[in-house]
Order: sequence, then C-alpha cells, then structure tokens
Amino acid sequence: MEYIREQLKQKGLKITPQRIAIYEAVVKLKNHPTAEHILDYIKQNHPNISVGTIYKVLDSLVENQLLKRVKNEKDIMRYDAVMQHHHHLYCIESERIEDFEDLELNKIITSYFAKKKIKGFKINDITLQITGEFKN
Amino acid sequence: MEYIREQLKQKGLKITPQRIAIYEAVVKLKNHPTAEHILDYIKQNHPNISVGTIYKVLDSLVENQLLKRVKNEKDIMRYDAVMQHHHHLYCIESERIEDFEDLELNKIITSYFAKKKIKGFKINDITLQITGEFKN
DNA sequence: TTCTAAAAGAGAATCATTATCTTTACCGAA
DNA sequence: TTCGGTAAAGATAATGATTCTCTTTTAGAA
Repeated sequence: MEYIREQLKQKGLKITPQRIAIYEAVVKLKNHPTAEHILDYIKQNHPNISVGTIYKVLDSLVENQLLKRVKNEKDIMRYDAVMQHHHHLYCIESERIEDFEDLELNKIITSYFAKKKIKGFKINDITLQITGEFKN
Repeated sequence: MEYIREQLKQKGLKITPQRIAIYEAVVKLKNHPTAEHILDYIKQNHPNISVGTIYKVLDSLVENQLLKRVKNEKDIMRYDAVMQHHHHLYCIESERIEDFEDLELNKIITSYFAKKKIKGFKINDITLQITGEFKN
C-alpha cells in the first residue's frame, strides 16, 4: 500500500519494511489485534522479524497517530488502525471488539456537551464502550 | 463497614478480614486504584497480607459484581467500587480517571438505542469514555 | 557511493499477574 | 463450644507481555 509509505513519510518516520508490514498487519487484521497476532501475521512474509521491533514500531505508530490503542480490561494491549472517530462494541463472552460508527449519535452527544459542560474538565474526545453480546 | 460483610454474605463468599480490607480499600481509595495501590493501603493495617491474596480477592469481587475493572490503555489493571451506572473521565496527561454521572445523558442515549438497534448485537451496557484534560 | 543517525535484531531483564502448594481459619453441624 | 471439612490466605515460583540494552544493519541525505 502506497498509502502507508505516504503516512510514514508525512510523520517523518523512516520507511522500513518492518514498519510497513506492521502497519499493514493492523489494517488487514482489523479485529483490534494484539502484538502477538501481529507478530504471527507478519512472520508469514517476514520470518525473522524481532518481537522488540513489533513493540517499538507499534509505540511509534501510536505516538504519531497512525494507530490507536484500544482500551480494554485485560492486560494485553490491542491496536486499531481506524483513526476516524468511532465507538467500540465489546463482547461479554469473548475477546471480540468491533468498531461502531454512528454519525447521528455523535451529533446528539456533541450537541449535548456543547450545552452542558463538565466543570473542571476540557473534553477532547468521547467514545462509547458498548458492551453486550454478538448474535450470530 | 457492616455493608461490606453483608455484600459478601449475599454473594456466598466467606467473610474474611482480607476481603473486607480489600473491598474497603477500593471504596476508600476512590481513584480507580491498581492492585499495588490497594496493597500499599492495606499494608498499614494488614502488614502481612500476601500479593496473591490481593489478586485473588479482586478477581472474586469482580466475578461477584462487587467491583468492576476499569477499561484503560495501559497494562496495569484498575478497579472501581462504584457499581451503579456511570461514565469515566480519562486524563490525557496523567493516569487520572474520574467517575462521571449524568442521568439526563443516560436517558438520551437509552432512548436513542431503544429506537435504533445495532444489528447483530444485543446491548448490555453503554459507558462513555470521555478523554480530555482536568482544569484545576 | 559514503556516512551517520535511526531503526532493527537478539536476547536478557522487568514486573504485573497467575499458579502451585502448604498452612490457616471461616463457619456449618454435631 | 468444639470439630472437621473446605474455602481462603500465605509464600514463593512461574509465566508472559512488554521493555531495555547492546550490537548490527540500513534508510536516506550529502
């Protein structure tokens, strides 16, 4: 993906095969992968990549706002390549996390907090964590 | 607190000094403490408590819905003794997490999702993660 | 093509959490 | 009130995700 090279360049990051592969893995894997998922995926084409590299690259991509960490209640970090504003559906029964977008909802919430401020707090971003069950 | 003993009994958990102390610590500490915070606090009156006990008790309190884990994007777990529905304010610049309650907002969101279902998903709970900055 | 800082590789170290095994103590029943 | 069984606590080793350190490689500018 040429897009990835472009993003890296814009952020002043050196374009390396590892960075491209890791960024691409998070995009392709979609389901908010862990570092381990990413490692497994990348090993297919990059059998010699080092674990440390995965973590270092993920950190720098997060710092440069090319990825987001996904909040969760386990001790394993997960990542998301969807940078536009969205919410998350958390499954009660599994580790599954899905993205959820709803512009109308965003509008309602934004206009609510435009009127009603939280005192002592400057809002930057509001994300819904919607927990429940996926019906298949 | 007699309330704590009552809660434990209701859940069929044995009432032990450690469980009372740990539950009480999370209530008293308020700011979504980590296991380490809890350990430090408890050591004052319970100098011999074991780390494993902290984790085991926290797990069982979470399982029995006396505590909640707080979602976050670091690898250290945090706990909350406020079980009634509420949202969280996450500070961008620090580890601070505050509770935020807003009944009117809840009503708006509930009625929104009463009309507009998420297909393939049965909602259990909706919590806002509001990130931003605390102005002192 | 050369040079150099930045990045990747390798593997040890860290540290929050979990597991194992032994000892203790809660609590129901006698 | 004591007793006994079992759940829980204590002690400590093990695990495993992440970080750190140090060396080697490489992207990209000159």
